[in-house]
Amino acid sequence: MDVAARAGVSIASVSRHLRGHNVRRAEAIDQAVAALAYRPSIAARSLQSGVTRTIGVVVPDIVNPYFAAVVKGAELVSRGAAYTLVLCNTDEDPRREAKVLESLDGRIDGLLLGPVTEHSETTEGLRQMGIPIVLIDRRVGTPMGFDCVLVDNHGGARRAIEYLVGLGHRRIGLISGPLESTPGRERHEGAISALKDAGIEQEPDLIQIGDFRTPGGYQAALRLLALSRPPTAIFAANNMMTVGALRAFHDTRVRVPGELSFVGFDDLLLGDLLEPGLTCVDRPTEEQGALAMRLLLGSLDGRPASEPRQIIMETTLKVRGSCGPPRGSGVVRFGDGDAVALGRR
Amino acid sequence: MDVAARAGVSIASVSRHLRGHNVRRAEAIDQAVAALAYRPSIAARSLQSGVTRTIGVVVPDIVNPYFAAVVKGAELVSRGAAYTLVLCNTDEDPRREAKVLESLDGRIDGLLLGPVTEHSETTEGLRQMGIPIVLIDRRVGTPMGFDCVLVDNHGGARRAIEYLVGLGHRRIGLISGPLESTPGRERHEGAISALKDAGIEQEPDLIQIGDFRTPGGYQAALRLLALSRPPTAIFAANNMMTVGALRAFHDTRVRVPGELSFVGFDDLLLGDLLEPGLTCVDRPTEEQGALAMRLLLGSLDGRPASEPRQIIMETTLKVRGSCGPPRGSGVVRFGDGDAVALGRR
DNA sequence: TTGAAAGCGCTAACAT
DNA sequence: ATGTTAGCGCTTTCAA
Repeated sequence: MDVAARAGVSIASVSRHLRGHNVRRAEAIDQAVAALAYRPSIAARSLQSGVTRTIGVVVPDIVNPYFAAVVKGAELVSRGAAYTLVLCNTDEDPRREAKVLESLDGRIDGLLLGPVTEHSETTEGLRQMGIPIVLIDRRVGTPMGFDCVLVDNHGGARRAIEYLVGLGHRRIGLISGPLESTPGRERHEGAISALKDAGIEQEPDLIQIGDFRTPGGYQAALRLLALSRPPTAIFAANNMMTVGALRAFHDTRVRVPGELSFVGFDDLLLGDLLEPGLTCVDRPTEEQGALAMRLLLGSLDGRPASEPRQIIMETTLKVRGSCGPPRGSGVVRFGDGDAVALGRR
Repeated sequence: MDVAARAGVSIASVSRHLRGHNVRRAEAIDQAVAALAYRPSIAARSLQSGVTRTIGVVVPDIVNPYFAAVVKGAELVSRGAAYTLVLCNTDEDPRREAKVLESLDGRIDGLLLGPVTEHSETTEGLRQMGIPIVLIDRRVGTPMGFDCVLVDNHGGARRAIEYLVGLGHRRIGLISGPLESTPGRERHEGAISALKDAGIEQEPDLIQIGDFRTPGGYQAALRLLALSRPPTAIFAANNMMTVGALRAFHDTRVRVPGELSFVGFDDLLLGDLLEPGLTCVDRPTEEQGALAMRLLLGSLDGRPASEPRQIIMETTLKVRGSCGPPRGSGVVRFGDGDAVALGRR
């Protein structure tokens, strides 16, 4: 270590000074450090200490504004703590996820993960990493296996369906996400159970399983619209599929909410500026990421929690203009929000 | 190294086998590796080799869909190469940027950077990192200092203004970005020069400098609309400020394009679904990230290029419905796109 | 091909 | 408070 020589001390003293211990020739060391633009080697430090002061953040889709917001929230919280964040994208692909996690193994001290599926294959791998892990948005493995921050998917989807039913809809098309994923499954189940409670027997044709991506949502919406008896309302289980569905409505010139009502899960950046405004199930985003990071930092710097914590955040139904009574229901809309029943003819 | 003992060979042989050299007891080693779930230590390897096989990706705003797309493009390209990506966010804040770069120093072999400002203070710091660097979207330091991937900001802004002028606008409000940033400055200059070429002397009131963020765009639009003689058209220099401006139009109930025409720089996820559709200067996004990453990987794995390369990608004006002739210009719109001159009264 | 051994840069225990 | 030294886990000479 050249710095030591230049400051006229041993390398141990330099190390000590840099770590904050009291040292006699502190100034000389500082000078030498400055003169030589010395930077401690992360690798050597990490090899010696066994820690990396790095946190992995792995999400299924970085272009999805929801995950972008989650990442931002997490990042904001991590600012204070002296950790570097490593962000990775799995593209909603389980194999990608496996690869990414493998490449991260050994590089990170903690992991914030939005798992692609609930399949438990990964679970063992996750445990083997031997580091604190907080799951975001999606569970994995057995219930309560890891800390996780979720939202009330079931309740959110239920509320959306109940709202549509309340408006008079009976034929409600579902654009669900992959049933192997937590939000896909829970939102689907929430919707189905709300339908059942309303005494509606859901036709299989009205159920479309998408992939949480925009093209999938587009195709699913098209299939729904092409039915011999198309739905009077559609619920899409996430934001990207909502974009696809809206685009399908646009391309097929379906009037919303005149001919078709629509509710999405997750708000969009311009959801309020669309005409009509997007009615959707809204949920905290940055807050979810922030909370997850706080949990992780807790297990990282303090002692790990005795048992996995599970946090479920609430959703709210944000009513804007994309829903109305079903066409031909004998209920007609006047103006922008008032619905007046005229009675059946 | 336990693996060596279990396979009955020396640690050197294990290392050799893992690195692909020919070894006699290869199978035994493989077995031992599998049995012990052995993973080479990144830190030790990095300490020994001096490389990290990690690439830093630093962007000013990860929630900005433009940068999200750039990151995605870069990530896609990096898949094949055995590099881990470290993504960091600087929040359009020069101090944050300095911190982030410092924390990355020593951890990465290459850097993809979207600089916050053009100030050259950072330039020296960047050089001192001693690693290949590719700049995205923004320059820094002296021209041609680093490899960079840009778009034709000047030309894009110019085309937007020319389009508005062609429609008959003379009072065009500008919502520009920070003039210290490359896109902020270049787009501003492009707009101003187009105005000048059209023989329009731009009033200072009609120039609002924003910060590339949504709230800034909102405020700027409000100020423009509050002018005693408000503009008949507005050009916003990026996507986030466009969102803010659109929201301002919505809140103040300004009819677009009836009372006000609007062009943005950068498309938005729902730009085509807005009513009217967003007319904007569009540019490649994922491609920019992909190209930048290819450049970086080139200097990383191959020999670095002899001199900095500068790639400037083209923009296109995407005409949708948010522009029309100025109100009171004696030009009236019929239907959805036809403009018919009636002559002045 | 193989094993022994040096050393990457740092920290921590030990001795002073 | 300070210097000496061992060793973190790996790769890579150097001999054999």
